[in-house]
Amino acid sequence: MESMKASQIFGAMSSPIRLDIVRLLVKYAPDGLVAGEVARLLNLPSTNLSFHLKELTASGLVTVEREGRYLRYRADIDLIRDVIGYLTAECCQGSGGGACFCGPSC
Amino acid sequence: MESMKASQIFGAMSSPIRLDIVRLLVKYAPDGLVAGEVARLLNLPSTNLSFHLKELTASGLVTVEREGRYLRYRADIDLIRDVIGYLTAECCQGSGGGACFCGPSC
DNA sequence: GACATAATTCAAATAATGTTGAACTATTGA
DNA sequence: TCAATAGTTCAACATTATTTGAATTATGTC
Repeated sequence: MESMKASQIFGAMSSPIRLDIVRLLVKYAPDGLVAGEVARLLNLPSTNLSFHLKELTASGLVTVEREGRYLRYRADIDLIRDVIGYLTAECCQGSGGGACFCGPSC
Repeated sequence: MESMKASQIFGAMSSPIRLDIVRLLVKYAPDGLVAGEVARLLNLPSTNLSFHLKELTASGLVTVEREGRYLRYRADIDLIRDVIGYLTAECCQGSGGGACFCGPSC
């Protein structure tokens, strides 16, 4: 994971709408949801949803697969784990094997 | 943690420069660094660093405290933990007590 | 093939973000 | 008080992101 990629992933979650989409797809992992279900559950216009789903798939945070006439979207759980690791790995200069993000505070 | 706040925090990390700053402050937690040290370590013009530090403090991800003529910046480790929790809490509809983000994959 | 449904792409308007140099404020020390 | 240092704020500009409705592509059904 490098800085550019990681910031793109965080950018993907920097709009409330996209963050809601990601959280919904995390919730429905590992099966995911088709676009129409996302639109209905979040009450979004399909054209705007499409725009945000494209942003999310471009970042890699979400994958897409055709299922007949539907498109199924899934959160990439491993990538989310990776980017969290990128953010927290060097905490307190790596002392205690990442203790800062396992203990109660830093 | 609500959607607006969480997306603001992710937005704070959506630029490569700001993500580098946050990672640096996570690395130097809990003491943090003064602005000049950040500027030197990341090789940034002070005026641009100021802009990004302001974004980061506005999101709450970073705190600031005056120390004589210096300003010391620190990463808010607890807030980072909170926002990660917000993202991952409902994974797989909460089955297995968040197992998806503790096991090898989802 | 014709039609309905699912979803995207396009274009245009609007809004938000990032960068830079110059000017400014706060603090320390002679 | 004066000069030096640390850091911010301002204004201008350039770039990028967001939203919307209309048009388009893809698939399944009759």
